[in-house]
Amino acid sequence: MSSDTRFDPASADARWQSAWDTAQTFRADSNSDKPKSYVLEMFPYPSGRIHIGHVRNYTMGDVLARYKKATGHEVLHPMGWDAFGMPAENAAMEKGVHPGGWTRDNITHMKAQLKRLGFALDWSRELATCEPEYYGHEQALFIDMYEAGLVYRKESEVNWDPVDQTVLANEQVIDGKGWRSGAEVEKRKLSQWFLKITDFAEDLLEGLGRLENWPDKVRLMQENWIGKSKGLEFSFDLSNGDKLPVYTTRPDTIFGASFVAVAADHPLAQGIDSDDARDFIALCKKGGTTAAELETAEKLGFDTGITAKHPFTGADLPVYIANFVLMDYGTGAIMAVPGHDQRDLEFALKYGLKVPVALRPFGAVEPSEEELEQLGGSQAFDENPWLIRGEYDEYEFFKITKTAYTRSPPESVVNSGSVASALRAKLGKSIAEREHEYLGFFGDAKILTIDEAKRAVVEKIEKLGIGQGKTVWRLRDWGVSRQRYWGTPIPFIHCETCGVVPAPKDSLPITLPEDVDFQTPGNPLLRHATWKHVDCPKCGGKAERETDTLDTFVDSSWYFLRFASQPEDKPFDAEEVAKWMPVEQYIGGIEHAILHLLYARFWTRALAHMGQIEVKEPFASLFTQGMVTHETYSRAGDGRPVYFSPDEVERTSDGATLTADGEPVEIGRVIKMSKSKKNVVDPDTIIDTYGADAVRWFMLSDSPPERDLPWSEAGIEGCSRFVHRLWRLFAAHDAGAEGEDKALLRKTHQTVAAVAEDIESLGFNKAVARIYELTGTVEKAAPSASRSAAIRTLVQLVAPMMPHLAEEAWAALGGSGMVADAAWPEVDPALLVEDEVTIAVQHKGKLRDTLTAPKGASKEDLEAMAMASDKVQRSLDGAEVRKIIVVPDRLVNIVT
RNA sequence: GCGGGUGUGGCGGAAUGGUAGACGCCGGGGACUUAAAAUCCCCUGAGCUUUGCUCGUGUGGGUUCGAGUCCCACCACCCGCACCA
Repeated sequence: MSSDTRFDPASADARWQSAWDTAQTFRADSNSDKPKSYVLEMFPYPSGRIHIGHVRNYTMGDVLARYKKATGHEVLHPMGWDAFGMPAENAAMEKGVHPGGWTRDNITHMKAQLKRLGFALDWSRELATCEPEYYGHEQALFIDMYEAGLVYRKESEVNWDPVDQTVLANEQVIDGKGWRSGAEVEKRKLSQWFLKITDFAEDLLEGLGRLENWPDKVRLMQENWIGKSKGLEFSFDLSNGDKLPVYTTRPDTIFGASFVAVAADHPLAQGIDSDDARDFIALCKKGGTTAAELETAEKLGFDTGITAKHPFTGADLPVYIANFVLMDYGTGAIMAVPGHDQRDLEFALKYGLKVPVALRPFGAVEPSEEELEQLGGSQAFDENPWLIRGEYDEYEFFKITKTAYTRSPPESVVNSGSVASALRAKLGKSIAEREHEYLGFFGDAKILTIDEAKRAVVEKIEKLGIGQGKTVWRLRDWGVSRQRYWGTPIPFIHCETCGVVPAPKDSLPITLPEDVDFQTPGNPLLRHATWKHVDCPKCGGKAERETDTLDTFVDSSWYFLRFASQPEDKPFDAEEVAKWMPVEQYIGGIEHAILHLLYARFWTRALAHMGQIEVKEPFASLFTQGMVTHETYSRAGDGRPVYFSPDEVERTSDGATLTADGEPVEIGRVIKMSKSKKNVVDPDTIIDTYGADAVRWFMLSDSPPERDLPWSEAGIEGCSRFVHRLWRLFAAHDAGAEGEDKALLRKTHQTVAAVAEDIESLGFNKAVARIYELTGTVEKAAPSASRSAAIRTLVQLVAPMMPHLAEEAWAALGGSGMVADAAWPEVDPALLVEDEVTIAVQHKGKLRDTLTAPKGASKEDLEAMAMASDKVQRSLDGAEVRKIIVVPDRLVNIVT
């Protein structure tokens, strides 16, 4: 190997990529008797170009896949395309192209981009969800689920854009207007398809507890999304003779109910025959749904004049229509307890309703005049003001009154912050477990915990026969209908005589018609001349196809099964699936923490429920990687700043200038790459400049993989330098060198063990640091057999990260076959331990000296060595030694 | 509002309760060169009265021989959810 040849990424990358292709190096063999490892990254949407986030995601998976292969696993590492979806239709409308052509062109381009990065993918299993070979099987699965009772149709409200003649997702409605047309969005009721994910709510929730290798954050997000809450449903007797069921999670506060409120959509509200009521309901519907609007939305109500009888006190409570009550949670009606619920309180204050207090923490006392004064006086609490003193501090006072009196609360209240945790610490009890004094409900002030009181109230209601304890879920069934062309056609037929009939399985796939145009608004399937007209499979009469297509989240809910096996005649082969599933390591962005991951978990469970597969959880381990970020460059413009892309800008040590005019630009915060801020870098350009290995190395360096990675020109330059530095080191390999360098041998073995550990725990940044360290050590070492061995080992260590460089070096160094097929270097456990250790010597807890001692030296020896140190003696300065702590092989601490 | 996370040099970040700042980037100095690029070597937390000493991991306490790490309180920032009764 000649040391004057520079490593040339452009030629090496292409050469080895084609060598892997030819040798089918990364083809997964399900019949192999090696242990199986399924490594999967979330497949991309073929938007047109790979972005740097994909590069980071797939590089991580690739390192793991290559490492697994080296450690004796049969690895399945596939890639595909989540190819249905809106952008293709948008492109069709804007550019007059066909969504299919657009998508397939994008796939071709992006596949070439991925290939340039040298990913160890089994391309023989490539799939695209927009092809009938994929979505036809999805249609079959959908029919199976229909037959298993997991699919149903229901009238449901959608956002309808009257100009584009289409249904909009919530995110596409901006300020009540369609994002594309700008037309006022209407609410329409359409009959839509739903999947019964709620049947699995309990199981999906419970399963989270066993997903130990999922980030806690994701598990929590799913838990909140599923939103299990236990409470009470009971009915009020109304003054008009009807009964009104309400739901509450705080039955213990029932004694504090002072009014009843129903949603604007509630039948009771709809049934009121008055113009004022209708006006009010219309007003409620107009309100925006964005977070900011809700934040500031005023509580509004309409008094129906109806009253509800309190089941215990017999009091007549006014019934309001209220804008803050949701129809689709619980029963759409609530008992309002302003003394213990902030929203109810705001409402009560606005409409002058009573604020009875049902409970107070045991030990509470009424505030003095002076204290009330201090808090800005009391109106709402005239009836039942109180304050907690002593060990409870101001906690409950703060809690109950924070809305009414935030103008000048005492400092202790302002600074109390996490009062709940403070209390827990003080009392050793959670809020629910604390004792409360129930005011009146149980006759004389009775002291119970919240849980006890809840149980007592539920029991009483059940005894009265007007309600029962009930669990309510936030999770809704999954609406999968999309009134769009570019998706999987829902395989059903509407027949006037037979109703809704599934398409016969042998008629699948029901393919999308190609001859469609997007110049007319609306779903092309609806107005297609022939496609939708079919004979009813049951009676043979005239019938029409369903023109809705499936939500694209359906496509991504089972693609991992199709990767594991790809029979032509069925969605998957259960035996093959059993060999590979579950996915050992799934890697993707946090943005899929809820929907995609929950739907995939549901779909897998549903298939298991139907007996089609064994596995219930699709992803054994989940890793959510951070984003790639970049600083922004801008200048003040008219109103809005003008942004410049990194390649328009010259970065200097103390600032940045625009290349075009040499004038400075402002360097902004390091944020997620986005087109609008122009802080993007194009993978193709950087691969052209630096080669795939440098780009891959950058993706793994520095930032821990779960955190954001700031892209920088200097950073990629550094990576590129290292690629060439390694090459020079590899070129300096001397096969004939002799002699042993024990220290270097040790370092080599230690590094192999550490890098393995780091890769297995996905701590790539640490593995990278280890490799730098070993590289530095080897460079400095004198020629020896050990050094040559270290160089060969280094080639293997970097092989998962810089596969092209590694292959090139492996070949040059005379390695047999390809390094991609080589086994991970063996570690000699005896070489992992040092025979000499550095001992820290502390006095008064501070480091005074370090000394070198043989490993395993006795406490007495270490103590003696420490005391013999000049530096230690100087620090001691004759003080009396009271105690000496010796931690073997680590440190000596002298206490005076 | 509820839930979660994170705070360590100029920057990205290391550190089973045991030598804080590994490794990389930036920066400084030097070597090689006619020169540049490339490469190599050295320095690089702050301060000081510089063989060395003091301070230093968001702030204030605590436990410990010893705390970035454990406990308590606080502050700041980031993320998710959100009129879910």
